Amino acid sequence: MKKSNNCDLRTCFLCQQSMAEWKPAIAEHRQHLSFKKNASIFEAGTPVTGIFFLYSGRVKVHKPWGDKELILRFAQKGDVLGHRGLTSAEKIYSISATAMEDTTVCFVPLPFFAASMKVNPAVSVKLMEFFADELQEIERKMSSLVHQEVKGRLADALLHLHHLNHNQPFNISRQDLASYIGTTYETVYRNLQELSQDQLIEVDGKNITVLQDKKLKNIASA
Amino acid sequence: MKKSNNCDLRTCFLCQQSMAEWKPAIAEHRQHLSFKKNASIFEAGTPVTGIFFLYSGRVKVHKPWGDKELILRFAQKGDVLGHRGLTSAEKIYSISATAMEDTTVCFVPLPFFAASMKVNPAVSVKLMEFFADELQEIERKMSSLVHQEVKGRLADALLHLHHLNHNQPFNISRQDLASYIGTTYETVYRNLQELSQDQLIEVDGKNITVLQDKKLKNIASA
DNA sequence: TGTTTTATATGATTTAGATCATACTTTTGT
DNA sequence: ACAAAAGTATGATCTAAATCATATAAAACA
Repeated sequence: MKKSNNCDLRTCFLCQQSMAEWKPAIAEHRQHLSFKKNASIFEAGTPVTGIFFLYSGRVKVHKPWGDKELILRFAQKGDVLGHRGLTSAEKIYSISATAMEDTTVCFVPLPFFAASMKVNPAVSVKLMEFFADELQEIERKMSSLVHQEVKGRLADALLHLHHLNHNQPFNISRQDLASYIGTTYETVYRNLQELSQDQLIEVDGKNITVLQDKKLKNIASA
Repeated sequence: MKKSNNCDLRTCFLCQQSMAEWKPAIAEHRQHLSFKKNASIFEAGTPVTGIFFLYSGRVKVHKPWGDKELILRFAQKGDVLGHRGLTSAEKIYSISATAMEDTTVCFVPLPFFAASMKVNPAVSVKLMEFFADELQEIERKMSSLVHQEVKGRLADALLHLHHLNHNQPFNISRQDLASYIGTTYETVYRNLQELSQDQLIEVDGKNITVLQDKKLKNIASA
């Protein structure tokens, strides 16, 4: 059992922003959960139960629309999930989170998290900062979605994933890529092929390596 | 001089969430500002100076992209502007705000607002709730932008403006409408014409009246 | 381990909506 | 009050990307 994959009461922002005296309470209330690949962590339309701190694995945060979906962001080690539901009046998730690979999380139930915010004002300040960052990022993404054509959006997405994975090759389905940039998988396939032919990336099955980030950046901001 | 258009120290969330003892300090630091139609309230890329509470007029919050722009939201009486810059590390606006008509605001400088948050934790909690709401709204909008075709997005936007204006006729340029739903003004024009021919709306110059919100809603979620 | 399901590859066809072009009309600045 | 600028109306043309169609490969499952 790898301890490093679990909550050490020091890593998550809840633990970091809480007073030392509150830690035992956290230890008592948090739960370790794990999810298999493709398992749903929470689903849009269902009641909010708490907040999740991601310890290992990758998760997509997405919004269903009929039989399609839009992936809003990819979360990984260190990220927070489900924090959005905590403040909304209705306490119903408006988005879904699904494990893209086997995933472990630390779960903190809603009532206890609410108490933590009351006791430790720094927690809500931190949460606010998360929101502000997410808002900024999503506004950027939305603007790109509207104004760039697919190739630019794809380049953008590839660079983003490249950074998320510390410039290492990464693994993603064309389907997810399509849902992330708001297009179809056929179009993703064609554009990936183009970029690959131009030697900007290397594609090997689901593994993608960014070869020339400079040139990709040019395409992304064209 | 109409007092009702100005800060009465009771309306804005800063005043509402601050302790009574803090009010004199607010009174001392806030400034009343007014902007003419089309005047810029703040601009993307410039340093954050403070937060604005809108007392009269209408404002568009938008993100420039080259020579195009995306309107993220419309703000009116009672709304907050520029709150996003307050928390970001760089303290640079990533979006712009422009008066769509003559507008009056109450302005609170950044340092004083920061102090207000420290003194009154409720202020930061409230700010967090704003962010969460905006995030939810923008995610909804983004999803609609990606998955709906123009007619649906337009119907959506018209309904939104209809509600913002308490079901009264409203006034908006095709250009702004286009920037709001991520299309061109020619396309807006054509679709407005269609909706108008089908008697779902009435268009008289820049004034638009929603006649059949039910049917519009059908189009918007088709 | 074979079978069903899900993802991928790739070409052909269609279409919504962008772009172009041009005339007209309303605002806005001086 | 008038010129310049910005917005609107409307048709013609073009194109990126969606959709359709079908074959294949990979993964899930039972």
